[in-house]
Amino acid sequence: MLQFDFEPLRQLVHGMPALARHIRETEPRRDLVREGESPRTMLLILEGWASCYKQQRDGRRQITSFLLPGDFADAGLILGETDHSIGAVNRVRYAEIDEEDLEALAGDPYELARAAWRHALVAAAINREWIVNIGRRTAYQRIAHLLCELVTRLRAAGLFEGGSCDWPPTQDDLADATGLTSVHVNRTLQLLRREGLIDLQRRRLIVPDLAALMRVGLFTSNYLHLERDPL
Amino acid sequence: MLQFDFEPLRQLVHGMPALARHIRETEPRRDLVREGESPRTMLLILEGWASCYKQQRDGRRQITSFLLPGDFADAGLILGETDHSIGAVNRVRYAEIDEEDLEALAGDPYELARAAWRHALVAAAINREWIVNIGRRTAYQRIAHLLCELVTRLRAAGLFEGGSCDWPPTQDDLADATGLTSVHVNRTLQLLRREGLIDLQRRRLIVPDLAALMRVGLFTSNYLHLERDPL
DNA sequence: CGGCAGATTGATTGGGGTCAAGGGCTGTGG
DNA sequence: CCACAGCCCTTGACCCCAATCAATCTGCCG
Repeated sequence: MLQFDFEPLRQLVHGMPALARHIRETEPRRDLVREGESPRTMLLILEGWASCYKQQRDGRRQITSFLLPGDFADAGLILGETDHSIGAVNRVRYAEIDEEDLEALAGDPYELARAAWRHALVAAAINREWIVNIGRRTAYQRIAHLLCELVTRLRAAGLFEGGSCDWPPTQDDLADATGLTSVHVNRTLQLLRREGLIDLQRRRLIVPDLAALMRVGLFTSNYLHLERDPL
Repeated sequence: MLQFDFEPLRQLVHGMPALARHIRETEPRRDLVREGESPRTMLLILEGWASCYKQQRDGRRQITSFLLPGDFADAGLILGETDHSIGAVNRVRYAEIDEEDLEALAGDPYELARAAWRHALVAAAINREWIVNIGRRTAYQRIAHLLCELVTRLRAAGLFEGGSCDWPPTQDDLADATGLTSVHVNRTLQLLRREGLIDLQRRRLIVPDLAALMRVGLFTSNYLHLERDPL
């Protein structure tokens, strides 16, 4: 999210020595931020996928969003203590940027607040769509919808080309993102394969007919609030 | 949400003739905003409950959040075209405030952006908790959790006192908010009654032991990011 | 006294969960 | 270059929570 508002910033990160100091890298499955911490920073994902998730006392995990390359994530910058964790799906390279640097990047405090306001609204819009997805759609639609969202966002970031993209998440990840079990995700993916809607193997996803997948998942991209509709 | 940042604003609304012009009132079940519109305003709920919801082509409705008296809601102010509707649960009195007036209320554009940034982050945090609620909890826990959230927010607004509050939503509303059917909501509420956790009748909710209900719903208030924990 | 929205109940069904046992890559170390 | 380990995917059998369908009941209002 915020790929567009922050696009110029992302370019800057690489060229700014002050920021380069805060670039980190984590192994797959490691946490970037843990619930209850207060990093007072924002994270910018440079490479790899991460997920925002909550884990309950009973162990059940729910992913609330995925972070893709180019995405920003608020790690308690304004609210302090985070109410969720951020975990690496695969190997992740990211920048940890404090408010001062964000202001410098955005131009001034007002521009930062303004961009961050917009960013937070888009994140909330995506959350809303997930609530609908989990609350009111069948497993088949749910997974199709999730794939559509991720593919659409990847494409906007230039990471889905020629109908295919890297696909780091495991079936367990997809289960935790859709409120299903991994067993059922497995069966549902097979169904999507059988219907010719996806080809998914070896951490690589191919979508021969995205429009068809969108129809199945009742997907429309309006809630992503992309500047230019990538269609 | 944002009851606290905007608390001084709310006071002002009543005393400001410029804003008083934009105070509206709707019948129960009527929409304040419909998906696809772009009101370029924020709504401040003064009386009654509203709900943000999405309706799919197949008719299935999902509520993504409730708006209680004192709550602000963004109606496309920044993002333009809204991706959801806002409907009145019961009779609602609200103010429709444009950006200029918001800036005047907040002090200046920077303060507004800053407050709105925080507001949007809290709204997103609540959405995340709903994703967990719907995705990973049983009907019994789910409804208990929803009741806890609403009671906690009502209490923060001074609308839950002596262990009880007005309760406008129907069982259909609760079903659409929890991803269940109204039949199952009905049965689950009866179970909660039988366990002595709630007393709910005639649009009035009594919670004899909120701590117990919170335990059942795996509820913690951290995600609401209330300034002072109302406990 | 209707009429209607919302709540309640019962009977039945089904989508997805649970449990448990394999199967297949892939990286690693001998 | 093979063997093993670990992670992930796959499959089968069975179960159960919640959906569905269909009345019926209740309170409220004109």
